[in-house]
Amino acid sequence: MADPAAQRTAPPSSALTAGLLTTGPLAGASGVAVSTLRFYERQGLLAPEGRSSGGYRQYSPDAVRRVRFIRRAQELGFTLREVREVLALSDEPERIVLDDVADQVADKLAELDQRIADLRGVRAALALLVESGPLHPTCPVIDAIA
Amino acid sequence: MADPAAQRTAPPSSALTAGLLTTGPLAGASGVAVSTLRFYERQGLLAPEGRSSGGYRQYSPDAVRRVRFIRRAQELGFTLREVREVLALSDEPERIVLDDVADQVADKLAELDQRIADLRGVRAALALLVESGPLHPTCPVIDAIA
DNA sequence: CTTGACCCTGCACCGTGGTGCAGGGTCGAC
DNA sequence: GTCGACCCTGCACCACGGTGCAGGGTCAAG
Repeated sequence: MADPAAQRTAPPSSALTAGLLTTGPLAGASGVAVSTLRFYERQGLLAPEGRSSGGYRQYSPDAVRRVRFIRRAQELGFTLREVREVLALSDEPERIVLDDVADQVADKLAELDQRIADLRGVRAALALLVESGPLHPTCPVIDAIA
Repeated sequence: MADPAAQRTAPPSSALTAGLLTTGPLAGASGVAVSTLRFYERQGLLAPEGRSSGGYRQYSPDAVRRVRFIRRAQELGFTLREVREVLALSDEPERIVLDDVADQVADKLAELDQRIADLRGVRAALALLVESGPLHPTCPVIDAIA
């Protein structure tokens, strides 16, 4: 699979020493495993700028922000599929059909409102449980969730 | 596997016609698939009251509430493992060691606060996006999540 | 030009939360 | 006693979000 006949005689300013990152450094800087970066690539979430002559992935430093964004969005409850869609839009802003997006965003907004309200309900029940102390006869948590 | 020698000569008020439910009706009433009920049983979330002489699962009508509770808790972001723990406590309230529970609940409370705050941040960004209309130069959603 | 750290591909595997199917038994109505 | 609807078990499979490994190639320092 390798190509040892590549321009190894070229300038020593190897692509690997430029401002670009290979998988290891990117993984370290963004807090994920190397295998996860490759997984994200397979999922269409993250692509290297290019490859070195030997096939090493080369990422721009911006990739660190991108990976962190992915993780953050996941923590907030978005699926990788959703993250991919958002990133695709941000990658090609000229293709955004704004009315479509606005509709989708409005839906997501309603969904978020619902989730926030639900969580607040649970939160209130938990708080009540803590404050009311031991041996509270019924379980407000169960009631709140149900 | 069956036991045809069971008390088939017993009263015709078959257990299946009593106030109990078999899988199908329970699934219908609680909005999940029969296979999901069996899955929940394997996971220790839901057990039938007993079995008919022919091996049919028999659930009390309360099981409907229990299954709905499971689904609701999942929607709110709890894992089945967490749901199982809560249900186990509510099933045997006498075994609750309240100080332990209070600690766990306090942790969960902090977690919920964080999630609520995060979601509100995203919500605000989305709202800004919708209000600011098309062609907003930068993407507040990306910024808010990142 | 060798060495050791790093990277490549492909494939198998994991936990979570289910879903579907084959092959067979049970139920009550008729 | 026979029928169709329903239920049983066990096992395989699915999507999601990764993780780990074998077998091999690349990199730059020395």
